[in-house]
This record gives sequence, C-alpha cells and structure tokens, in this order.
Amino acid sequence: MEDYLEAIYHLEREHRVARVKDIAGRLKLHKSTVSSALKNLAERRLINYTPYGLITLTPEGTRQAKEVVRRHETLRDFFVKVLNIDSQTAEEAACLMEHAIPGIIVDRLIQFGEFLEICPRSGKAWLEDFQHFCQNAAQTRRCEACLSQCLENFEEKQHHRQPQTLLLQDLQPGQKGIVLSVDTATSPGQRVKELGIRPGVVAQVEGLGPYGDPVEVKVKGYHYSLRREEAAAVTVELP
Amino acid sequence: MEDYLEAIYHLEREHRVARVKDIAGRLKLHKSTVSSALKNLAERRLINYTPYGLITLTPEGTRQAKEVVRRHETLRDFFVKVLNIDSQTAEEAACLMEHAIPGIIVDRLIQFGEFLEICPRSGKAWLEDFQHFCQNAAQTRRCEACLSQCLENFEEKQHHRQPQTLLLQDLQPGQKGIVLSVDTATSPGQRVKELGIRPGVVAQVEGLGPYGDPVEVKVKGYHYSLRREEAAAVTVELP
DNA sequence: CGCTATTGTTTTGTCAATCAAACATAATTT
DNA sequence: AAATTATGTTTGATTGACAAAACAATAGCG
Repeated sequence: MEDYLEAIYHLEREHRVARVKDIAGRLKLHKSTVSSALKNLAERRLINYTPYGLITLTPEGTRQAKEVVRRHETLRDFFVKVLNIDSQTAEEAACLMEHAIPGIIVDRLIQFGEFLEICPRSGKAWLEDFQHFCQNAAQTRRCEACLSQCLENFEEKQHHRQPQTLLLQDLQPGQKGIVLSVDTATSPGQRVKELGIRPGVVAQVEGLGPYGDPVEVKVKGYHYSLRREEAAAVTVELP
Repeated sequence: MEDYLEAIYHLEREHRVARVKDIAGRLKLHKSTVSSALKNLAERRLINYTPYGLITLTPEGTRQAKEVVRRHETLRDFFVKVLNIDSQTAEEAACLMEHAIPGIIVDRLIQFGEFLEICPRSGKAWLEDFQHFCQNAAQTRRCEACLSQCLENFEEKQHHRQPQTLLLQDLQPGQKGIVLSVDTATSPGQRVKELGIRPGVVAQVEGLGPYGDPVEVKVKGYHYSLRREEAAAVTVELP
C-alpha cells in the first residue's frame, strides 16, 4: 500500500492530481488492480476517492506518503553519496528497501551523512578516497599521505578562519548550514523549533519563493516550507 | 522462501538437522505452513526432503542460504558497528531488509566498513565521535580539537612504525589483517586467490581447528574454512 | 510389545494481490 | 449532439501464504 501512497504523492506534485492510469503505469500494475487498491485506501481514510472522481491524499495519507518518501530519499542518497552506487541501482534498491527500514535507522543514517560532511577528518576528500579504495583496494596504502594533506588543508582553513554565520533565510538554494541557534522568543521561532530545527542539525535550503518567501528547507530528511520570518529566526554557520 | 533457507541453515548448524517444528518455531509459522513450503523448496532442489524424513540443504540451497546470511550479517554489522544501533533492533531490521538489498550494495557496504577501519582519519576514534554527535549534535564543534588529537596519535604511530607483516595462519582468532600478497605459485595459493582473497582485502580469522587446521576466515562477508597450507600462502599486515 | 505423546502431513478454507475481460463512464472529436 | 476513444470499474479466476482441524507416522515409555 505504501507504494500506492508514494505514487499518488508524486503524481500530485507533477500533475495536479493522480489518475488511475498513471498510478498503474508507474507501479507497472493493471488498472483494475489499482482500482481495487484505491477502494482499500479510501476505506482507511488515506485518500479522497469516489468512483470516477479525483484522487488526492488526505492529510493522514500525505503524512504517511512523506514518511515513505523520506525513507526512500535517505536510502537513495546514502547509496549514491556515500557508497558511490550509480543512481539507477540506488533508486531501485531504495524502492525495495524503503518498506522494511525502521525509522530509527533512517534517523541514524541521516545523522551519519551529516557527521560525514561536518567532521573535518571525513567530508568530500575522505569519500573520494573511499571511492579510490573501492576501485583499487590493493594500493590504498597512500592513506597516510592523505592524512597529512587533510591536515594541511585543515590548518589553512583554521588560519583564515572567520566562521561565517548568517540567517537561514540568506542561504542560497542548494546551500547547507549548521544551525547555531533558534530565536525562540518569537512565535515563528517557536514553530521552527517544534519542527525539529535545533542547534546542531544541518539545514539545506532547497528553494526560495518570490521575494524569498516561502523558504523550502530540508532538515533531517523532511522537507518543510517556512515563512520568511520563520527562516529569519534561525542562525546558521556555513560548513 | 529465503527465510526458510536461512532458518534451515541455522538449525543445521545448531542441531545436526532441521525439523519442521523448529523451523515453524523460529519463523513463528504454523507447522502446516512450513510443511507445504518444504515441498516447494524440495521441488526447486534447494533441500533434501522426503515426508517424515530428514531435512537438509542441497549444495545449491546451502549456497543460497549463505548469500542470505551474508546479506543479513552485513546489514546487522553495519547497523551495530557504524550506526551504533542496539543489537536487538539491528537484528530485526536486518531480517526485514536482507531480502531486498542488492548484492552490489552489500559488497560496497563491506568495503565501506573496511575503509572506515583502515583509513587513519576514521577508525574507532571517528566512530566514537559520531556516537557523541548522535547524542548531542549541538556541541559537536569540538571536532577541530579532535583532528589535532587524531594527528598526534598518527604521528606517534608513524614514528614507532614497523609494519607488522605475518602469515594469515598466524593470526589469532578475532584478529584482522590486510592482505599484502598471495603466493599463487603454489596450488593452495591459487585456490585461495580464487576465493577472492587478494591484496588489499581485509581478512579476519574467526577460529582455528586443533593444531591450527582448518583456519576459519571471514573475507568480504563470506565465511571460509581454509587448510593450514592455504592460510600459509597469504601474507597479511596488521591494521 | 503395545500404548501414548509428539511430530509431521493433508485437507479445507480464508485472505490479499494480481490480471484479463466485460462493462460503465468520461472526454474528445467530428 | 452523436460517435468514437480513452479511462475507470466490476466481475471472475488465479495464485501464494497462511491457519485450523483432521489425519498419519514416528518415537519414547511402561
């Protein structure tokens, strides 16, 4: 059933509404199969559905679909970015595994990815070395040399260091920041904190509306749409 | 079906033979369900089975069961050792996910674990910092300090360095080594190389028979039982 | 040796997911 | 507006996993 929710979720994004034919096409199922599954989902109050009518997710259905999407994206990103799997394979594997992975492991996987990026000993260079190790394990004794390299870079960075802090609203799409503080004195700040945007987490701006409102943010695998004043309550540091 | 193969495999180890009742107990299924599944597996030549008779895996069944076990163990170990998930949860999650994970991702996950151990920038210390990061993301800006620490340790190690090379047969149970070379001039060495024991891979000795023969080795998630002379053909370096 | 308890099998029935074909409705074209 | 095409639903059949109950075989005990 999760597959159906996910398909409907994506179709709702792409077109305004999901249609039986498209769901069937996406899941490679017969339309009659989809039709009866929809009745099932409607009974469970996960979709709004009347025969021949429009198909949309209910709030609860949307919530569940988003959870599935989060599991899916987390697995896929881990496979692609960390394990260096080609995106086709990663996508397929994520599809299969997304239904079985427990929430706590998804959380931990996300934290792992963040730590990997943040810690000066790992990061991009380390992942590239892993990639090299995968291709040619035998001669990856050069690791020592690369520690020195890593140190040099680090010391230089340390030297010229002027930690760049700014507000979440000022990040460009694609940029990431580590949350330093959230101004909980204001009510937008309160809401933001309740979403899980707290000191230490990594927030990535995915998109900006016209005049910078709303701010599309990804935090802990969840996609949020923040008001500009909410994004203004968050101070971040560039990694 | 993979669940059945796995259960039979483990029961064959524990007792000499698998019984319907035990399989049912392990998988929490009704004995009638198991009985019909066994017929199915027998048709596919994965188990040796006659009504009321002994249940054992065929060579092909054993092969498939070992693949499942490898996927299972790889996932579980990654969850426990890298993501720091408690073993109960890790075990359950591995059970659910083992049927969906593609072989290439298992391979990569194993390589990832090995690289994590081998690379002087990561290893145990790095994982401990990740653990700390999980518990208290907010104050893990201490990462910089810890790079210096890491460097000190490394330089000291570098200084007193006398890479310890020895033969695989001389490792103690539990010890790991990075394969430096395999003597393919001899026929035991040939066989060992065909198993995938090649320069660069990590080999862990899991157990030793009386007088050091056979040598139980784990390589790339596979468990092998090597003759002493086979283990003697492999030169390893302690990590 | 024969009785009884344990274990394994067969039969029967349920449930859920699926497809194919027949049928119904909506959308589009003429 | 009617005809045609596209889309969606219903019905019926199939399959596979499962359980309950009835039945069959084996093993252990007196």
